[in-house]
Parts: sequence; C-alpha cells; structure tokens
Amino acid sequence: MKESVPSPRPRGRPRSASVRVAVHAAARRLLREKGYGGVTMEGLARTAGVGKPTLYRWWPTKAALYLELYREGAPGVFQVPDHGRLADDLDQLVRGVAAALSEPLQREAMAGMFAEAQLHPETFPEFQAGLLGMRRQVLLRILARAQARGELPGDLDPLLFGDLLFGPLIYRLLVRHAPLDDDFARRVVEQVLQQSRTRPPWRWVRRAPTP
Amino acid sequence: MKESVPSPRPRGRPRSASVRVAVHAAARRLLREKGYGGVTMEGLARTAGVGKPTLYRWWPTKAALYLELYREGAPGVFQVPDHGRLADDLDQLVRGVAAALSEPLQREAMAGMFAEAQLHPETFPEFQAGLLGMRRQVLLRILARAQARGELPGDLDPLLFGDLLFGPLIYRLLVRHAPLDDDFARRVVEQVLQQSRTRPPWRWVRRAPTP
Amino acid sequence: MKESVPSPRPRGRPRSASVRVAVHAAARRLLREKGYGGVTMEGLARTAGVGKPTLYRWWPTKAALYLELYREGAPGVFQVPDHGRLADDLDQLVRGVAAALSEPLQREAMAGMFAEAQLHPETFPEFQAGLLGMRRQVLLRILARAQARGELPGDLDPLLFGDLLFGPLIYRLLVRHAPLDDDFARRVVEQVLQQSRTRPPWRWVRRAPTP
Amino acid sequence: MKESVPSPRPRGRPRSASVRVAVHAAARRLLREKGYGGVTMEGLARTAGVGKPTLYRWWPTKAALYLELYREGAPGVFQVPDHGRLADDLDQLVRGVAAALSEPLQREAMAGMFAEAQLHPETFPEFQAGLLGMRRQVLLRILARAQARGELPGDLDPLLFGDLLFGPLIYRLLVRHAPLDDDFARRVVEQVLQQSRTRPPWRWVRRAPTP
DNA sequence: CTATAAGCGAGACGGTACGTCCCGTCTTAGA
DNA sequence: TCTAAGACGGGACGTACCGTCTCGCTTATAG
Repeated sequence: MKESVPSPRPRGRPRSASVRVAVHAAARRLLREKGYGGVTMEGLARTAGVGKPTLYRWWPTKAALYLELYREGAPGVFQVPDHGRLADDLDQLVRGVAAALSEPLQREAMAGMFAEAQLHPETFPEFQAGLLGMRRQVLLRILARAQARGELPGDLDPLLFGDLLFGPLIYRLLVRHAPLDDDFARRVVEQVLQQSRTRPPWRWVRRAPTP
Repeated sequence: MKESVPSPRPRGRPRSASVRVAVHAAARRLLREKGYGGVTMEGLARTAGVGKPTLYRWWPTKAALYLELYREGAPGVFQVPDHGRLADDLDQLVRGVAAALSEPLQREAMAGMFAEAQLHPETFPEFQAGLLGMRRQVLLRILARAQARGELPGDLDPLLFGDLLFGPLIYRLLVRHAPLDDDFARRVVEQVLQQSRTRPPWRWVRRAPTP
Repeated sequence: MKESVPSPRPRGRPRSASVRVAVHAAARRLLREKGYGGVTMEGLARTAGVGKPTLYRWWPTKAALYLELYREGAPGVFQVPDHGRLADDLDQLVRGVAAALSEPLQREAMAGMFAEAQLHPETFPEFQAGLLGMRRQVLLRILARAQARGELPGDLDPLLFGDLLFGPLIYRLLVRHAPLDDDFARRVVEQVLQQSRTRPPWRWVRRAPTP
Repeated sequence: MKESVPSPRPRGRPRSASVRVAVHAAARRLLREKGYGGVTMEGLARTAGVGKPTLYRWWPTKAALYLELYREGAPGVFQVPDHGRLADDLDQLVRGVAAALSEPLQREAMAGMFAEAQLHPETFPEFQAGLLGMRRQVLLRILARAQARGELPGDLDPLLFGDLLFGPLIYRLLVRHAPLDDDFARRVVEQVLQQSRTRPPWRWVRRAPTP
C-alpha cells in the first residue's frame, strides 16, 4: 500500500531515539525483576530516566509498550509460511509461537497482556487487533491454501480450528503446570491434523440448529 | 478431619452471617456494573456497608472472594460424573464448565481470576489449587476409570489430554471472538475423543528426549 | 450559639493529633526555607512524613493551612479591645497587627495568602472571610462604640476608614521598601485619628451621585 | 549611558513585529478569560500562535509581559504633573492611578503582578523597579517641588506619605470590598492633604528612638 | 548573488507538582 | 471478640506546565 502524498513532513524537534532504547531496556529489566504486574508507568519512567509525559506520549498504556516489545522480539511469528503442505505450515506457525513463548520474558509479557486485556477493557481492542488478529490472519491464509490444495474440506470452521490449535498453548501459558516447549507444540499440531484426516464421522461445520 | 474436642467454644461476638450475604451481593452487583477490573476492596466495603478490616479478615483478596462466589455458583462442576462411558463423563464435565461460563457474571469472574493470577503471583496458588486443581482431579478420576475399562490406553498423558480439552474453552473465554456455548463444548469433546480412537500413529505419551 | 444536639458522636478512628503537629512544623520549616511560593503540597507531605491524601483531607489548600497557622500565631488580633477611648482601641488593634507581621514567618505567610487569593480565585472567599472579614468585624465594633461615645461623627464611612488604616500596613507588607514596625503602625493610627478630629471641611460619607 | 558607536548594525533576521502584536493580543484575551493566575506561558504561546522559545526570548516571565502591557496601557501615570499646587499634582497622580485600575484588565494585571512578586521572588525586583519605583520617583518630584514652594514642611517623611497615599488604593485593589473609583481616590488625597495642613501636633518625621 | 546569521513555528524532552484513587493497616466505640 | 467507621502512610495514576533543546524554514544584511 503505497502512500501517494509525499509524507506530511514532520515538524518540530524529531523524536529522540534514545528514549525508545532506554524505555525498552527499562521495560525488559523491570519485567524480569518484578513481573508484568509489578511494572508501573511511574517505575518505567524512573528506571529509564525519562519524564512521565514522554512515556505517555508514545505508549499510552503499559500494554502498548509490551505489545511493541513482543512483536519486535518475535517478528517471524507474523509471517505466513508456505511449504506447500499444511502440516509443515502449521508446524512452523505453532512451533514458532511456542519458541517465542519459551523465552521467559516474552512469556511473562504475553501472559501479562492477556491478563491486562481482561482487567482493563480499554486495552482489549489493541491487544486483539495487534496480536491475536494478526495471528488469525496468518492461520486463515494457511488454511485457505490447504483447502485450495484439497488438504482440508471446504466447510471447515476456521474459528474452531484456531481454538483447538492455540487454545492448549495459551492454557499452558497461563496455567503453567507443564512446559510450553517445542515438543508440546508439535504434539498439539499432530493432534489437530490427525483429526482432520479421519474426517467422518466428524462434523467440522457448525451444526444447524436442530428444531 | 473431625474435631474430637467438644469444640473450643469461641468467645466474643460470633461472626455475623449478614456480612457474608451483603458482601456477596455487593460483589455480584459491582462485577456486573464495573467488570472484574473495576471492582476494588474499597468499593466492595462501601457497597456492602461493611468495614474494610472485616472484609480483609474473611477474604484477604478480591480473588478469594470471587473464587468462593464462583464455586458456589457452579457446584456441579466439581463432582465426578460416572456414566460408565468416557464420552458421557467428559461430555458432562466439559459441557458443565461451558454452561457455568455461559452465565455472564461467572464468565467475567473466571476471566478476572485468570487475569489476576497472572498479575499478582501471590494469588496464583489459591487460584490454581482451588479451581484448576479441583477440575484436574475430576478429570484424572474420569480418565483413570476409562483406562480401567479399557477405553483409553494406559500410557496416555493426562496433562496433554486436559490441555486439549480445556485449552480451547479458556481461549474462547479470554479472547471472546466466538460464543462459548454448549455446541462448542460438545464439538471440542468430540474432537479430542475422536483423536483417542484413531490412535496409531499418534503418540500420547511424552516422548523420551532423543539423544 | 449553643449546639443543642448532643453532638454527632464521631465514629471511626479519631483524627491523629500528631499529623497536625507534624504538618504545622513542616509548614513553618518550609516557609522559612523556601518562602510561601516555594512550598508545595507534595513537599509538605514529604517533609511532615504524612500521606498526601491525609494532607488534603484536612487542608484542601496551601492557603487553608497557612491561614490556620496565622490565626494560631496571632490570636489576640481578633479580639475586640475596649479601653473606652478610640485612640487606645485603634492603637491596640493596628499595633497588634503590625506586631504579628513583624515576625518574619507570619509576614511571609500573610503576604503569600494575599498573593494566592489573587491568583487562585477559589481561595479568595476563605481568605476574605477567615482573615479580612474578622478584622473588619473588630474594627466595626470599635468604631460603633466610639460613635456611641461621640468620638466619631455618625455619618462616618467605616469602609474608607478601614482602608486608610490597614491599607498602608498591607502596602508595606507587600512592597517591603521600609520596615513594618510598631512605630510605623503608631504613626498611621495617629494620622487617621488626626483626620477625624479636624472634621470640616472633610466629607466622611460617600457622596451622593451628582445628577 | 549613551552608545557612542553608531550602532552595531544587527545581523540576521530582524525581530518580527507581528509576534509582539499577537502575544499582546493573546495576553489580553487570556487575562480576560482566565484571570492572571490562569494564564500560562504555554497557553500564551498556543493562543498567539508563537513558539515557546520566541516567547521566552522576549518576555522571560509572565510578569514581564504584563508589566509591559500595563505600562503601555497607562502611560500618563508615569509623567510628572506640575500644576504649581500640591493638591492638584497629587490629584492628578492618584486619580490617574485609580483611573488606570478602573479598567478591569489593568486591575487584574496589576493585582496579578503584585501577587506574583510575592510568590516568585525572582520577579520582585523588576516589578519593584519597573512599576513601584517609577511611581515613587514621580511622587518624590511632586513632594520636592511642594517643599520648595513651602507647601510642605522640610522634614516630611516621603516614604510614609507615599504609603498613606497609595496603600489604601492597593488595599482596595487586592481586597475588592468596595469600588476603586475616582471618588475614592479623591477622598484619599483629600484626607492625606488635610493631615499635612493641620500639622501640630503631628509628627511627620520618624521619631528619634527615645532613650 | 550568495553566504551567514538570527528569528521563528513546532514540538520533543526531563522534570515537578498537581489532586485523586486505592491499597492494606491501624485505632477507635459500640454491639 | 467481632463489627462499622474511618484515619493513616504509602504509592501509582494520568495531566498540566515549566523552561530548555533541537529541528527546518524564513528573512534579512554582508560580503
């Protein structure tokens, strides 16, 4: 999507790069030391040596900051794989997510953002759009290609498929009773795929309301 | 654990029953009006017409209060069904959870507790023990009976099984992109059971680390 | 004015006396160190070792705090003297004000309150009522008695009289070009009284609007 | 101190006249809308459409700006009248001040400057020198001429005389309990003059400390 | 006719204080 | 001894201005 207007020519003093760096560093450090819930905008500003208004100018919310941090740390997750085979595509996607979440800081950030989206509804939309939505887009592309290749039935419910795929990961992320590692991710993918192969008598489509 | 001494005969003014009622009512009302994140201990005390120390004495945490409320509202979920058939037992368990979560207040409470457990690590253990742990106990009993009946292989990984079963529900609870209704619960159960029937080449057990 | 209801019987934890003491001490110290304009609610709370909400609970405004302090430090000023002679009464009143204002802290507080009442109109009414108004009441009583004794004409304009009496003091207070001492106060009183003795052709009353 | 070099011939872009105009207009408008205390440098810059550094370059202080505005709006007050008679000279001076202060904007500006000089000691000197000092100079010239003509005793204390003259005006300005109008000014002048005519037993000079 | 320099708008920046909200603890008096 | 009330120290919230800075553009004189 090309911007046809030559760009609005920014006026005034340009944004300082060092602020970004310092705040990111502080965010990482505080996340490590106090956990997501223990991080405050006040503390971020203090640790980063930055004025509070400056902080609020660029990241109106703690969630916005950690969202940026997460996406920066796991860029590959949002690219659409295309190996020509559904199993390989899903494998890359889901194991990629698991790999990102195996980094303790990313884990904490992701869990924190999930939590914050529940407690502060105003942060929900951005979280939804900026993280979950992108992931869903990727999944939809993969599924559409697989359907075009005949690997999946045309009446598959992608929403359900996505929940079966990501639900277990998020559950482990939040419940922490067992490691969220590559092996786990692989087995979840296998399980869901297994399902799609043995189709009958399975019903992928939403059932019509029985009268 | 039975108390053999005739009872220590508590001295002083006995605990007021009306406090419990008033606080529960206030908790429900505030949850409806402001959402879990908007409820404060301060507000609860004010709304219930109860002193703050009294509140803290019985419910040291917002989470403790809503945990009590949740369990009171969905008692059936923690009973172990026994229909003599795995499919029926799981159906009852999972659809029971979905039914409880279809009540908006229970939904909000559960999502809020999940969130709080992430942000305030000190509340995590109680949440884990009092809610997730009990559910897991129920599931384990069901699975053990099914294995005894030969409905499930003996080397099944119950942790993975639980994640596949409850993960999608919790995911929908938190992400809210589609209804968490009875139909959804039924399809998740069917999916996971389907999987266990078409066992090979599936590996249910945790793989040994390949050297 | 007696309160007939037996008093509302205060409930809850009673107000801490130590807070009052600590805040007063901090107020005096900061006034000395930084001047009225340099005192902040933040700094007061910090210096007194008191929470900000506590501070705001009792003194919604810096001005309210220093008003209390001033009145406590100069109680005699608000009592009505009665020597049976106008000159003596005025002498006591005006020289009392000057004496209070000769204490550097009281000076600074009074000047600051005058200033704040100009810049923050919401503090003006309390300043007016709590300080200037009381002084005016005292003056009016003195003048009324003097008129009853025949020392002053009945058509005297007490507002003008008051301005002539206190204006020079306040002017010196704010302009600081010369000491606001007892001698100055005495001479101002003499001057104004001198005037009232040599009445014609002076007009004390407000002139009727000439048509 | 005359500059003997013909003038250093300033280089670079000359000072924009429109800035001065715009800022003055903004100052007047904001003073009317929010009062002196509600005017901020930030708001001035925004309203005038002027950069903050530009504002600070020419008026380092809010007080400096309004001082300029006041002097521009009441030029006559700083000229020395010479009617050959003390009463007429004082009349012109004091009634001129009152006339200037009867304009609501000038009133507000003057009261604000008085206040600011108290709260921000760094602005006091300029206020003192640029406003009060000039007025005192004028008064001193008037008094000196009157003494030369024999209208006043040679040992008169001009400081006291000035306080008696201007004090009541400033008091009314700040306390606002009654109109600061021409009639009031005239009566104050009359009162002070009356005093000087009936000299004995009055003592104008500062009394020697009685041993 | 170009180079230089200051004026200028915009606005980012570190900072301080604002006044409010809630936390969890405490101290009362009354039940 | 429990209760309602509420004061308390503390700390974070998000906002408003402060006064300084860094930009790129404009407008003039000087060379």
